[in-house]
Amino acid sequence: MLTVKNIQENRDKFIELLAIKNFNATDLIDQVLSTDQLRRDLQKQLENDLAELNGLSKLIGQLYREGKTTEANEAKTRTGQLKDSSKELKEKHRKCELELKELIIQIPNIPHSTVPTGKGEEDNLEIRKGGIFPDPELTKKPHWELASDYKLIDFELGVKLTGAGFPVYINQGAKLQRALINFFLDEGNNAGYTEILPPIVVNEDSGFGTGQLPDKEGQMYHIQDDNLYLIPTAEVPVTNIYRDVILQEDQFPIKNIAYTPCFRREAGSWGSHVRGLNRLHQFDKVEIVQIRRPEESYKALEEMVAYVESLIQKLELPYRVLRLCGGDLSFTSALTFDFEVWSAAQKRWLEVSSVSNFESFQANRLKLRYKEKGDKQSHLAHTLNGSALALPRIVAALLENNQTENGILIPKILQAYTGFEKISNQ
RNA sequence: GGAGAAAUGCCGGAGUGGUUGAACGGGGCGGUCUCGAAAACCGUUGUGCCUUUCGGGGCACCGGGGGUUCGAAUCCCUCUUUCUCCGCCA
Repeated sequence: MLTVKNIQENRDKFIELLAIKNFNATDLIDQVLSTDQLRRDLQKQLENDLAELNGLSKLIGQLYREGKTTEANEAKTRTGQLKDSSKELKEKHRKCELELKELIIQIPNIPHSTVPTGKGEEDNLEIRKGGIFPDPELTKKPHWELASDYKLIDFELGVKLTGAGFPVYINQGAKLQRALINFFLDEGNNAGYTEILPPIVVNEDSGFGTGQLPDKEGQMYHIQDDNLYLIPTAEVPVTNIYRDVILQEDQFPIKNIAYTPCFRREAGSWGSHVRGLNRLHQFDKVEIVQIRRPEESYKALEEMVAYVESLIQKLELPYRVLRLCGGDLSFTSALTFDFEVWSAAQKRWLEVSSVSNFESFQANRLKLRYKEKGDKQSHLAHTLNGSALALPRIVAALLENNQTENGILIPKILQAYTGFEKISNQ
């Protein structure tokens, strides 16, 4: 969601940039501008009425005190008229504001000028590749077979307890989850992120603030009785900490890290690509969130990309970094880098992290602002976030890429966390 | 879950129908004094929107929403949250 002022000042530029997202914004933007003009006209009329009404009310009070009842009552006939007209104007104004808001929230975030054009994921730009790719002859079993061979994950048991997409992790499989979570959190702490353990159920305002609502309504689990949502990512509660907040300059930079389970309905997904750990309804993820001054946000994005890359390198996984094209960029993002790890047995890339700068898009919905010292006016801050990292596909790649004849090797850095160097059937 | 009390500015806390956007105290900021600091004293200190001849002018906001009234922080309804007591409980 953008501010009208921004849209007004940058109409042509925004239309041009939104075309990168394959979004034709001309009509919508012109509607926004005309609706805003109407809104301002209505507000002018309304405030004139209210100003007169306020003045008369003061006068009436004075007249009563002076005992001039007749004059007071005369004035009341005028206030009666004003009340009627202002009531009508207020209603029109309210409707107009609502309409304006509904128009504005249909406009996706303006993409950054470096976003490549493209239709879908096939047009994403690979900017880097790293790590050592395993010998395909030695890494043939997909992770769901390994998970079953070594009794790490029971997918059928999850179906019994809940349904498809809710796996049960067992023994070394469970320990591996816990090890990864702790590893990711420790790394984040070392990199200056403050650890947060937020609620995993949020209200409607929070869903709106980060842009999941109303756009992705159907992707979240909704608890009808209490009108609450299961979070699809820690981004939602952690970013909403700063909803309706005016930050002081000495609070920057804000860097938070949080582990949470994540819940996604993934309505409409099916097929072999979602097998095993590839796509789940419940999964674990560690998320990093930053809140920055606008002039620093792209530097922060770079820093976050480097940080996520370092995690994957420490896990010794082959990976690549993509700059998402306009067609694959989310509604809310201005610039996103995706990280994918190579899944040896499936012979495909698996997305394990998405690092984005939302610029002021979320901040505008959240009313997240900051004030410089001696500054009279507040400004919208920039929000960024990234997975660091999502567990299931990391586990899939670890299992597949590190399989040997007599067990699955645990990367060195993780051994201190797991307490074992190898997964095997003792 | 039951009974009662409360929600005011950065914080504490007044204010029960008419110059109250809000007393008073604290904190912050600026200044005087000082070599410097403290103390003291003086000044200043919310957000959003509309408008402007850029000096200003106007509107809204005292937990949220609605109502009564010429006029509401103040009265009424409703929701939410917090506190106290009782019950239950990881």
